[in-house]
Amino acid sequence: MCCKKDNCSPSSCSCRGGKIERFIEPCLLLLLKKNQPSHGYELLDNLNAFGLNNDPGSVYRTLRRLENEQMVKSSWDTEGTGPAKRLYELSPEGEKLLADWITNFKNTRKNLDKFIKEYQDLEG
Amino acid sequence: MCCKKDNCSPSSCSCRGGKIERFIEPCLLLLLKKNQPSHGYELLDNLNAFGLNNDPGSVYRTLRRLENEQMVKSSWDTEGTGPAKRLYELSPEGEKLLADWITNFKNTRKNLDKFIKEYQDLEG
DNA sequence: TTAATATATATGCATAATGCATATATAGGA
DNA sequence: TCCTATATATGCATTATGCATATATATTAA
Repeated sequence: MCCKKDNCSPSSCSCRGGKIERFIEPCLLLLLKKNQPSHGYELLDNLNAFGLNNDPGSVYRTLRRLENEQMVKSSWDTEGTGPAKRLYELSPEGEKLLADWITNFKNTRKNLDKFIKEYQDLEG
Repeated sequence: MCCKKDNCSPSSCSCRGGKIERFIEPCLLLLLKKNQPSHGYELLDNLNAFGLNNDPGSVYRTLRRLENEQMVKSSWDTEGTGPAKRLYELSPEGEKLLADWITNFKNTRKNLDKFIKEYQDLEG
């Protein structure tokens, strides 16, 4: 479900519905857990799989915030071709944070199931 | 999972994780579908079942916005005891909006399942 | 050689959502 | 008369989001 800019008002557009707050955070954490170390530009590509926009700004800002909160740590990779990459890896706190997200997601899924079921019971 | 104000920073607190954006909107729509007409104060009570905060401000503001968007319509009930109630009912557009939320929720649930599974596959 | 493109990181800005506090008014009960 | 419950509403600070833009490096095509 996608958003044509014209007929999409932020208040009623169904394309906005169902999104999970700050979803980019657990996605980045999981991607790092799967493949460490990694850098922003690479992570950006892999975020597509989670249905997130291709927004470099959000990725880099979130990674910097997570580092500020000691959930990840970074180092510069000046080797290889092209501009330098900032390599990220998970900290133990970051692992814990991801685990908390999973716990919350299981709960969210339960609530979604309940919500959908209540609706379907009405519709018959 | 809940929020003790002291140790809860908005950026890392796990109690914030897993919430669905603008979730109050479909909750109000579903509550109205189940019981029409209804008013803000009554809806406020019933929102507890969906795990939402007891925040009158959010409820009244959301209802006014939904009316502005023609998703619900209201009328004053000056009968009975106490202050007047603003009674809300769903419009056809509101019914449609709720149906769209449900569609999106089914998709969200699928994505959540996938995310959780990917995590668990890593953990073994 | 120069121009365009891909890679890589970063900031700025406007809008919207959220949580919390507060204001206002009506009616019933102690 | 004062407190409480009912009922609606606004104000404010912080945060999230999407989009645009800036900057720099290296490769490729003209």
